[in-house]
Amino acid sequence: MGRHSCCYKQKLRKGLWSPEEDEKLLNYITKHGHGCWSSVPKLAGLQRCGKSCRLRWINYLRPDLKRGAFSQQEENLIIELHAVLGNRWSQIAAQLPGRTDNEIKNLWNSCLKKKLRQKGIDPNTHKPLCEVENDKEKPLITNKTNQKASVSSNEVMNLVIEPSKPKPTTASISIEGYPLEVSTSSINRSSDMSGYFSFQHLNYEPNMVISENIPNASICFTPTSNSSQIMSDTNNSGITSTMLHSVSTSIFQTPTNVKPTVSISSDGVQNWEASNNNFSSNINNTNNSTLPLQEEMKWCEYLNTPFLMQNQQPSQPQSIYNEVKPETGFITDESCGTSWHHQQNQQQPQQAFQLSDIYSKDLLQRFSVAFGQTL
DNA sequence: AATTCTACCAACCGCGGATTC
DNA sequence: TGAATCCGCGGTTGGTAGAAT
Repeated sequence: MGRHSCCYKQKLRKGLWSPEEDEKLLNYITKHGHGCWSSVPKLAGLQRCGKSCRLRWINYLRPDLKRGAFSQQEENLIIELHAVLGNRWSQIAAQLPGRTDNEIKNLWNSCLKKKLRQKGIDPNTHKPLCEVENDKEKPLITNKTNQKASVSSNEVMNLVIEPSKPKPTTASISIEGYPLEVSTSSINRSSDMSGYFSFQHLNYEPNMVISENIPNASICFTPTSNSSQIMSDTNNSGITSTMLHSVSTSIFQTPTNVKPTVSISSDGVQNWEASNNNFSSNINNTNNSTLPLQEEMKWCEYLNTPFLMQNQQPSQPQSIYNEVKPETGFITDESCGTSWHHQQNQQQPQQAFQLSDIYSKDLLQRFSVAFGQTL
């Protein structure tokens, strides 16, 4: 692999940029565009390497940059995205217009990590700190985002097969007694898609319909009110925009006689369960077989969901992480114990859901389960 | 007032994928 | 086909300002 020849040239300036240098670079790129970065410094009359010019432009001179402090909403979004994407700063930055990856990275390292620790949350795993120590034996299927909130929190939860554990041949997902058995053959997908499947539990009515034979849409729970609706996958995201729109007003409703409990089993062994204000992992799998690490999802598709749409502003900014109760270690939100916040379209008594992120009022409840490529 | 500590942030460095020759 | 180059990314470093001692 070649190296930047400019990196080794002598007599090139390094360090902080002077206003004169900024002006030269800004003028040049404004007039001519950057083109090939390696030729920019020469053409702009700068004693810098192209790499340095590019960095200066991207992180400082670009006209579309948003200056100033991060808002609370931006910070919340970064935390949420980091829980899903990890240190993929460029992908995180792509969801925050006007912010650079470098800026976000600096904010994370200097500020957000500390804030999370103060709230009792491990910034690396996004788990409560008290659980991290006890997490020696990981479950076969884990919540990718480690958001151990209630099942009805509207966070995107990505459940992934632990690479170090044996892959299951079957998986079962049940929502309060409505099981969905999924064999690996039915969820096997093209190799580039890593074989994940996803489902939405939009409400928990008895005649919930499960649609399986949808090209590229995997397995979806559809709301009773639209039970005959068959979704097509127009953008390979697994969910159509039409679908998202049509259910957006009813996703927070559930009959009082249905408890929002989701459990996931593989090969007949329940290993993940989440209910109203609780979460438990029942797996005790000590098999030493290994699986290669896989890409759990196509992130570009994942990021197409409304979860990250910039125009979905929460009505009231609040922390996406609720306080951790020291005695339990679970993330809880006592404000949602018995009453339902969403007043529109409320036609019957509602089972309370836990709201634990700022997007709760706007988002579908979406879960996805990721399986290895080699299913 | 001087020194040390801390937080913040701009910039550098090295790696690796993609592209070009 | 393989080397050279471009480009972008994430980790790290170093400078600076303000707070604390």
